[in-house]
Amino acid sequence: MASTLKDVAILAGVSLTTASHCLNGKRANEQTREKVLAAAKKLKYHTSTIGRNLITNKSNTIGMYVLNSRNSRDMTEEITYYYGMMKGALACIQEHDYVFNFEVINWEELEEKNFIAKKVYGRSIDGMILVPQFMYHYGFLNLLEEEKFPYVIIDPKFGIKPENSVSVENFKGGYLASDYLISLGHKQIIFINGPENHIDSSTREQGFLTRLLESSIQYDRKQIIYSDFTHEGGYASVKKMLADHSLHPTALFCANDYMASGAIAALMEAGIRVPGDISVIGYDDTDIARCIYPKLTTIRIAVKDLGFLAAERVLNLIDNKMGVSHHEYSEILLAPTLVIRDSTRKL
Amino acid sequence: MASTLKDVAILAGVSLTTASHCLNGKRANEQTREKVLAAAKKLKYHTSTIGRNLITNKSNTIGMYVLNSRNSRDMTEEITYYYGMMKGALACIQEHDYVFNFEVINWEELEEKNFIAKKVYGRSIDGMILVPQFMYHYGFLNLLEEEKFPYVIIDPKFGIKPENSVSVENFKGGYLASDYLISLGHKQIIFINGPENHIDSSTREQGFLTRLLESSIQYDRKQIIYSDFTHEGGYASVKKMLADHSLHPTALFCANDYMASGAIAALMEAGIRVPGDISVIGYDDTDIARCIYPKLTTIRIAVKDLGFLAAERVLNLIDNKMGVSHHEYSEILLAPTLVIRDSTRKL
DNA sequence: GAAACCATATAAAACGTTTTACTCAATGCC
DNA sequence: GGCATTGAGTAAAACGTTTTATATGGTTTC
Repeated sequence: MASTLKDVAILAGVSLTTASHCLNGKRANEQTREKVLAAAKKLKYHTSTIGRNLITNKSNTIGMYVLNSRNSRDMTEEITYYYGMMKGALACIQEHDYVFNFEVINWEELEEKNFIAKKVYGRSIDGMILVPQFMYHYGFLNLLEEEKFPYVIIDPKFGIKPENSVSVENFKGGYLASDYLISLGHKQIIFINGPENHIDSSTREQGFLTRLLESSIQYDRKQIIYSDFTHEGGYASVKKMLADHSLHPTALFCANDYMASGAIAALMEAGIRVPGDISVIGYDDTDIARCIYPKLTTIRIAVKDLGFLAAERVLNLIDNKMGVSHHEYSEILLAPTLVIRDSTRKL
Repeated sequence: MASTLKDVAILAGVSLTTASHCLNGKRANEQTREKVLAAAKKLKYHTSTIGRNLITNKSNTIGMYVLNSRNSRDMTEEITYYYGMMKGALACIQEHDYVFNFEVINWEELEEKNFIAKKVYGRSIDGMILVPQFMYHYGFLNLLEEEKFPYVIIDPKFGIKPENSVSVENFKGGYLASDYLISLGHKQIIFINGPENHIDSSTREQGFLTRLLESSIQYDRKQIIYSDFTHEGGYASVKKMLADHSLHPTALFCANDYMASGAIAALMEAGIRVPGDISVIGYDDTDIARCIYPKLTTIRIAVKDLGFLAAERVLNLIDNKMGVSHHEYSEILLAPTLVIRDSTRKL
């Protein structure tokens, strides 16, 4: 049976209050403090988080929730991306002596199970980081706003207040990719994108197209192939592309590294050399990019920073709510960077 | 301000006790129940987990802790493996309406910060799943045993009680790999293993060697190259191997997929065809295996099942401790399986 | 018609902390 | 020496639940 503060107080021969003060570094005589500390050690006393949480009305816990869709099959593709983000958030949270509650949950269950309401009203977390994947409705935002609950959503969608948004400039990522390909002399570029309703797909596409327009490069809608962010999807897209003899691409831009790996596999199978015949550029800079041959040129997203900054922002929001300190907010927008490796070459 | 049970009771015009009973499906008149439920809905009442936890002396939370080493650099290689395990555990935990506390922590901090003691005595979790990576000392096990704290450790190490162990038959994995290579006619096999003190390395090695011995294949210690589970490590190992002209391998067994991907890159660079000249087999069946070209033959570990079973076991241990029910235990040992793809061929 | 039982409802205790308000003695100041 | 100030300590209230023991009124049983 774990010992309580009362046990410590009795053993040390002081009151509960004094014991509490000594352990929390509040006012106390040096002698009594030692007595109390000795007693605590002897009894292996550790503060009950539950008891403390109740009285302080804080759980010292941050929740991070990745929002899946039940319909979308279990994509291992999400792994690298979200694990990195999680580790970033975790690092920040541990630094601040908070506890981490990580979960992956379906949109459907989110509503059925009243997930958000339970977390908010159940007082089991002090703030939350939301990581949506698809552009569903954000009904739960009303609840969070109404309750002034500290939250951050990793999504640059219009309508989210800057203080609650931490995200990546997907526009810039798309822009960077096409800029680099154009600088290498490519004009015939196929864009293998993610699903049309995916959160990141459309903005990457806009950035990509904008840069093409700037160089007055003709671009046909059918040069964009919508896929599903998987290796197999990338593979199939290239097969489809090769079957269409009206297309003569010299470069491929894939909206993530998994699809790029699939694309490369399909090209190799068809005897097309990368980057000899066709250059390929990926997106995300996950492990895949380093591990395939040739090593993939890609757009890096600092997912770990993304997670870290999101956690930091949530902690700030909590501080502000508690009146501990006052932080000013602006929107956090991470710029992606170009990582040049071996899968692209000058025309 | 979130409403409390008291608010609900007042609005419904009943006592605190009655309100509690109604909400928890205990004895109650149907009319009063409706009144209470209506009041709860109107006030958006949700039970305070903290209040409940305090009185029930349960947190309904399971912790899962991946044990890193500060000395080992931040290996992204851990990602796929542990994220999968985590998702398995999470699935089981959510099914049972528990909360999930996931953290990655260094051995060093584990001791410095009294991590385990805080979790145990702080009563913030009801049970824990430990995922060590290296064979350090398991000093904390004493504490867990002494306090009869429900835990599971994902490690088949000798000395851990069967009820607390969930793990993979690494011996069998190594055995399977060499068995398959031998069946293809290979005799000259280089084994690129993980670090010597890594938890999984030595058992895989034993399995691998055992099978060779069964076929009376001569094996020299220098045919084992110890590396670090990274892509770069695998790459460097092959460079080293190629520099040693006394070696004439026809096959390579790599202790994980990352090293296999590095090995393949080095072979390709040297103009050696895979599997034409040298067959390569990996381990883990992570995303990498499917994404590289040629697709990697590998040993699959059902990491998700591993996590799920570990969580299930912890929940059982908690049940038993609480006297809710009685489960019998035996050691859980998952068998790895061989996944044949395109990186191996008959000699 | 008393005794026993039941369904329903409640008051009060309990969980382990922190914090507020208060006491008491010692010190410093004029 | 009187008065304010400080330091060290404590009792009691508070947080939001669940649970135990008890009360009330109504119904059944003999």
